[in-house]
Amino acid sequence: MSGYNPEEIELKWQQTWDERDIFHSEVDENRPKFYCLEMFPYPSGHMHMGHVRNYSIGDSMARYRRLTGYNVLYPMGYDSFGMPAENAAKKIGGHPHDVTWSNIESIRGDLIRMGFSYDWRRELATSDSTYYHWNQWIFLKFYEMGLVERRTAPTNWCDSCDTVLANEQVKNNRCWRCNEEVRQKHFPSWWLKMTEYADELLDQLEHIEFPENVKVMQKNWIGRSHGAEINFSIVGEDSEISVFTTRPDTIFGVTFLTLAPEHQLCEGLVNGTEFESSFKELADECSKVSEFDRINMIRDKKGVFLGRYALNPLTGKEVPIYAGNFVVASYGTGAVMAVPGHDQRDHDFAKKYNLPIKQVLSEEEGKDPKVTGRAFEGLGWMINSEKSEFDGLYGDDAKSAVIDALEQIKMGQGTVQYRLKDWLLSRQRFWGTPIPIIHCEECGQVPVPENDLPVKLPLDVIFKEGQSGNPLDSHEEFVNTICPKCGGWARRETDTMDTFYDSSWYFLRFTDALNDSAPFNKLEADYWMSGGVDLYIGGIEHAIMHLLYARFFTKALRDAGLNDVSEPFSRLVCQGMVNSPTPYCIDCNVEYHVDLEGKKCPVCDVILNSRSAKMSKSLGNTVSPEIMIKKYGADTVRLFILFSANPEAGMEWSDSALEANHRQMHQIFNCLELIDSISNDDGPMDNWLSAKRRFNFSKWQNAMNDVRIREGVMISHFDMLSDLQWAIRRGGIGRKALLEHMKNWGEMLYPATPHIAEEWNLRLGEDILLAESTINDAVDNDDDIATLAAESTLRNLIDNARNVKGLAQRHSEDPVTKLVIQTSPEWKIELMLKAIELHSQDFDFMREGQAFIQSHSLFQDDSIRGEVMQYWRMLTIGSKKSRGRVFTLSEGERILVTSGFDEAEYILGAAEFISESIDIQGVDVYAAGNGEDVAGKARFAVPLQPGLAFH
RNA sequence: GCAGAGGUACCCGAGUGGUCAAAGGGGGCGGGCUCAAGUCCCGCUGCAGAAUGCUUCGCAGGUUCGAAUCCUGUCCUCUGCACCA
Repeated sequence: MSGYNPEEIELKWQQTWDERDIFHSEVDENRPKFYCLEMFPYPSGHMHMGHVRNYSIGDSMARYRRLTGYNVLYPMGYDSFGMPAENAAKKIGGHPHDVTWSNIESIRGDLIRMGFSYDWRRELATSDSTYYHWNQWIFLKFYEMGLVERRTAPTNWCDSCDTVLANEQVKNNRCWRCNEEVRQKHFPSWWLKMTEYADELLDQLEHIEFPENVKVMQKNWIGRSHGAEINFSIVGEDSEISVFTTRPDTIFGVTFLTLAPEHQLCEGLVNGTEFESSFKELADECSKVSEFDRINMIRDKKGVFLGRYALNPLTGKEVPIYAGNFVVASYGTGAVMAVPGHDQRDHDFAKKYNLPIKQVLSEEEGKDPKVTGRAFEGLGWMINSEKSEFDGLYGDDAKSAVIDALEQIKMGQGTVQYRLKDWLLSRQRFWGTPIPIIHCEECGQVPVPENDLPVKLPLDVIFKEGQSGNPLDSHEEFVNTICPKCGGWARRETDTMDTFYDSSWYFLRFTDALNDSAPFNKLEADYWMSGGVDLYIGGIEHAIMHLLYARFFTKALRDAGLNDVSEPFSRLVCQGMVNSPTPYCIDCNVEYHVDLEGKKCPVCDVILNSRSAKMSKSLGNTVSPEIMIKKYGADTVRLFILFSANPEAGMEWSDSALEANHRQMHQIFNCLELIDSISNDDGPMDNWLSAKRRFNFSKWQNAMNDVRIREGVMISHFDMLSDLQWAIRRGGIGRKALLEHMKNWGEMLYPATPHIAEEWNLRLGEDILLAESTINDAVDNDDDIATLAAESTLRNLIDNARNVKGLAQRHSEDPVTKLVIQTSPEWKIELMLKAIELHSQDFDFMREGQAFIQSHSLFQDDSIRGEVMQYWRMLTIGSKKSRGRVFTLSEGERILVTSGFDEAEYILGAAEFISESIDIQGVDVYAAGNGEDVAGKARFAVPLQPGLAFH
């Protein structure tokens, strides 16, 4: 038999699977479906370790589900629109289309080499017009539904990417992709009205299986806050100032109003007054700072009095109106009712400008508020209300009482405010889906007729280094067109769509990827998507952007009548990062490129330490999957990835661990040689091995069902091997038991390391592929528990004996050669049985145990009375640190004791093995009392824990 | 500042009231097989010790007969949100 040659068997089985179309899946109402999906890659060249991890998890689950009888949809595609390809094209003077396709070729090759079991017929690339055709079709659908809007508004502009960004794509005022600072720009742009789905997006979060942190992030992002809009009329004017607040319960504490300097009323209020110049100064200053900095950076709160007063609608009292630099125009109404007693910002402001501070909430019911010099921002009991009916109300009751009162006099109403904004869709770049709209001077915006779709990107565009702007703008053939309505000359829209649009529905397209007359067929989509994608695996970096857009899309498409599902993903698993050792300076808290490994910190000259950091090109701590596969084979890489950590946890790359896993693969493979060398006769360990196999199999299934892949792999790739080795060493097994073990084992090896498993299966003489097999759920035999318990008792005995032997040797002048094992005397077994019986009846040993034992017949025997008492305590009460033995018996141990297990005989049967294991010449076994009490160890002998003596 | 996830032996990592000195892996150490290398096998890896005792799961308290596990406080790490009214 030849040794383990991963490359040979991996390529062979990949070819076999492919030739037989095994992973093609079709709708089948008679089988439960399982839709397993991974976030598809942006094709930037070759596959990296993050991909390998993501897809190894997915593939093992897809294979596992097929094996357990599910109809599995497991597709793959490429998120292939986007700027990197466009930038690369500029660099080399090519076209992004060519750059993209050559990248797709290489990543596809890598995926195939890993043996991922995709239904390749469904492969798609979003930059292909057969895909973006339907982007455009859906856009027009949304347009019809009124979900699309073109409007001019402030947008986030990234200079380096030469385009606008959606709100979700700005992190800390920087572009999510290139980290360049963004600035505000006014632009006519296309928006998708995601806010119409804000409530549903938020409320449905409760019902889907997303990791808690993702839910929290989405919740924060949507940011629904309940509050009130309250109108303050301006003294001497007809107009009102409307403020938004989440704390209407503090209305009686309002001592001034603050407007954002951009607020439209400001100018009118100060115009031609003495306050005009100071206001202008503040407004100028604010206009120079971005909103982000306004919110984040300003520690110094500044304001100017606008010279006018407003009336508190509930008290009728006059409060001064200020403009303040810390109020932003884009949130709420751009105006704030200032309550310095209960808002720290207002408190600071009031102190600076000597404005009154009034406390209207008390921390404790019925008491006066504390004076602390700070604002009390928590919920409290209303006090000092100028209308006494409010005093004493708390929290939500207080808020709604105020809102009710305001609504009655029509000076305000309860409102809901969201942080979520509409989705800014248009991008001023080439490599994306053209927005299918035509601008006609006569007819305005005209949608491209459905029959004229797709609006294709021209291929005859030349990209050059240093070029800026969108080349579509100057592509005459593309731009110039005829208005579909009036037939006159018109211009095409040249903005393209945000690429997140593409990935917002690709999971639906996968259900019917070859459809050329619609985005997808409703029946197919509803079948595969019912209950959502069953397992969606990807990185946490998309927690807000992609996952929120996709959820919005699914709901909008549902309302367009395209599908019945509302939530795209039922269970989301965010795989952890792949880290690797990186030079690190503790003092400077900086990670350095691996070139500096073992060298000194360039800043502080201290020798660099090492710590683990996310694999990244800039640190140079990446590991190439290609090289690893070449060296060890795909199965080893998969095993390493899956065994290093459970999917959600971060994992550390380790060359030595990878090598160790490779050795493990060899060991597993070498077990095949046993088939030829093991005897046909039954072996003494046959029963135990079968019992252990069933036990493992059931644990493995539980782990895999719950995507605890690491635990599953530990059983399938480690425990199964060491159990087999134990059985052989311990006494041997027969061929029949071996083959049973191996067959089941092959099934368990399959999801994580499918190639070796198929080879295994073949060499076992099975004529059906594992890829085409299904397995039954694990079933335990009734006496398995006892079989396993007896053996583990023996294992404990040996471990114990080995330990004690060392100690004994130190106490002995001559080498110890003999082990005497005294098993429990009959009376201790009798007492344990009694204790077990009483325990099952909820007997109270603490209270009644003493009396019980004292009236027991054994207690009347003077010679053992002390020992009986002591043993009974140990059995039923235990020591300070451990509970009574009767409480800690495992199920198996309990069965052994109650079924009259003959311990001495069992140990005697293993005497030779014990001698060999601990390197001793002879073993005597007898029940305490039936022979010499060597070294007085009889008194330690209790059921399942015999006394051991060496001499 | 707020929110979420964490802190377990040399390292990674399981463990969520007693069967826990704490699975499994890596690394290290010892032994076996072998001419050798290892795609091999076995054992040890908190301290002391004839089976027990002691110390130990970030730190300090508390609840309990009993705490890695529950509670309170505290420190640190990571992630997200951030003067959001």
